[in-house]
Amino acid sequence: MIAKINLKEQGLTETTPRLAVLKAMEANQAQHMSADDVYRYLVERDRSLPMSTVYRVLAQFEQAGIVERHSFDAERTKQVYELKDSEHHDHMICIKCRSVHEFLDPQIESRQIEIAEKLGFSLTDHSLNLYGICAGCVRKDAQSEEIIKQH
Amino acid sequence: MIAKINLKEQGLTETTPRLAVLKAMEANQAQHMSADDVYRYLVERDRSLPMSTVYRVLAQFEQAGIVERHSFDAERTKQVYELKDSEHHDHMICIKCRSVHEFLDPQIESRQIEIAEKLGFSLTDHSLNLYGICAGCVRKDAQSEEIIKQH
DNA sequence: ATGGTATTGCGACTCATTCGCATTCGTATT
DNA sequence: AATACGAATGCGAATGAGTCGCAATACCAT
Repeated sequence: MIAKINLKEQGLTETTPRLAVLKAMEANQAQHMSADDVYRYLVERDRSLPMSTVYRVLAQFEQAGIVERHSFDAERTKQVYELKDSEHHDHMICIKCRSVHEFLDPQIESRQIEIAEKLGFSLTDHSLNLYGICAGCVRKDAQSEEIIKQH
Repeated sequence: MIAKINLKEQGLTETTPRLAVLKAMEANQAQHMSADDVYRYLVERDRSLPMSTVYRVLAQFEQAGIVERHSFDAERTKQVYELKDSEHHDHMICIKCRSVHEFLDPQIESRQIEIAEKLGFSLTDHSLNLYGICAGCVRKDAQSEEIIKQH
């Protein structure tokens, strides 16, 4: 669970569009939302904002440290946003169903720091994405093969 | 060094555009090239190809496993290509000078596999990018701070 | 309530990348 | 060497995510 976010505390004045986007993000904490997802979510609820404002507000949120921006899709490059919860994590993306699982591995985290140090890099950020087929889809795949065999 | 690539062996007929792009990539092995880099490289050498063909050929190469596509730039989303050498590696990108350093860490690699297994994922791919300031730029930064202090 | 600044709405724009389609090229076959 | 046919290319137009300029509007301190 994420602590209730207060825009003013983050240095942002409370405006209708910002509150609307924040609400959209809070209502979809489980998902990583694209600007378009936010847009459509708001349209459906008669809180419609122009796309440009959605983008702008998301950028403001990112600056303010309220959301984090990622780009999972290996092919087409689309940005998605998620509310920044306290702890950092990496992502594992199912290339079949597009689901995203989060994980954190202390060992990998510390190795990254070691590697950066060894190369004289001053690390500011990193992104680790694992792509594959999730347990659910693997099962489905196995089933369909089963069915094919039976025929 | 990368073994000489033979298009036919990769299942691609040898056409002028494909050979030109391949040559461009081979001449710039040290760098990760965008489609535009390839385009400009060829224009400069009177082997000019339309952008659409550059893109198409790079996509064909990717399919054939000749090149690998990445997207480093955290902000603007631009794709770059590199000839696929035998061993996989990850990337460390300097956010100041945009230089890219490659590295491989067996420990991280194996942890990734373990994590995937634990979560029931069938891993097909991964991308790990570290962002930071490279040794050279750190030095430069330190110097300019030095100068500011002196004034 | 008012004023001045920060923010928004709108539409036009950018820029990487893709697509459709007529033309041309590569190659296997005569 | 000429032919034939599918594969690949050149061209320009289209796409689509994301950005920008600017006039209109909304915040908020007074």
